[in-house]
Amino acid sequence: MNISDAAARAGLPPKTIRYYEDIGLISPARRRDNGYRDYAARDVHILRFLSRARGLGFSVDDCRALVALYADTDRKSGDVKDIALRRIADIDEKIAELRTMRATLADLAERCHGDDRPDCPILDDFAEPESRA
Amino acid sequence: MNISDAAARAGLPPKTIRYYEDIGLISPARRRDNGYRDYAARDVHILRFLSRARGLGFSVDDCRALVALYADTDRKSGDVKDIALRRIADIDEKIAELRTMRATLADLAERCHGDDRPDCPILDDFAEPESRA
DNA sequence: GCTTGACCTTACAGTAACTGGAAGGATTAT
DNA sequence: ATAATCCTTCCAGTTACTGTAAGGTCAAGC
Repeated sequence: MNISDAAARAGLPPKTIRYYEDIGLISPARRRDNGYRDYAARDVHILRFLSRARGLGFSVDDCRALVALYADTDRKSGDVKDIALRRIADIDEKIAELRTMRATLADLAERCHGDDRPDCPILDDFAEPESRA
Repeated sequence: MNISDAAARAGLPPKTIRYYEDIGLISPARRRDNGYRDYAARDVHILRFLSRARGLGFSVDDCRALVALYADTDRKSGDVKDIALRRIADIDEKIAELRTMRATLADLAERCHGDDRPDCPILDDFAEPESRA
């Protein structure tokens, strides 16, 4: 099957598939006589795997490791779990950071009239941040 | 004052200050006879402003607008508030996305033994995602 | 006066993970 | 036959820096 069929089935743009091939995340596709890439069901399967993992926010490097573990029938599930737990920790960190930003901004926005007058607690804060957690 | 003093006071790396100058986010610094950039208190003030705004996650383009509004004594505080509210909406979207990922991963991780055996619900899910919210 | 180390300068490359676009060949539909 | 749609490769652009190299400047110590 052509790349755009594979792409549609995997839920990835064709460009992304070529990119994954370029960086060695997937092995080079078989080629037809006309030079077109040709994908089989198992290729699409791996692409879906990658689409899912990337969709859960794993880095391409994590995906490399995950694909390798997927292919290794002697893997230890602990190795997979470690990667997942690290990802969860990353997410928690990011959420905490975003929540802090949000709280600060919500506070400032609430104190800003938001009308045609120039006085603005938001800009005042940016200019001289008052100590705030 | 030299760039690294200004950087220390603004809470930004010197490289970032030069970069901001390169992209026109700040106006080119005055130069001393030896070619070194020379910063005054008001320059540091703007740099601190930018450091704060970037720390709250505003894009460099938003910062451009915010600095312009800061400089414009005829600004409407509503324009500032609009930018802040858009940023809050972005944050909310991102948090929601991260929470969805986290829930999925936490569920999978919990169901994974995480030992030396190869069977792993995480990889199983990546291979054939079961429908899940 | 000289050296050493810490600063400063510019310019270019690299990061993450794609995405867009150009130039050109292949296939399919009309 | 031709037009539309696919495919190919390659290069550039995105965000916001960060690293590194090559070289000039300055302040301190001997």
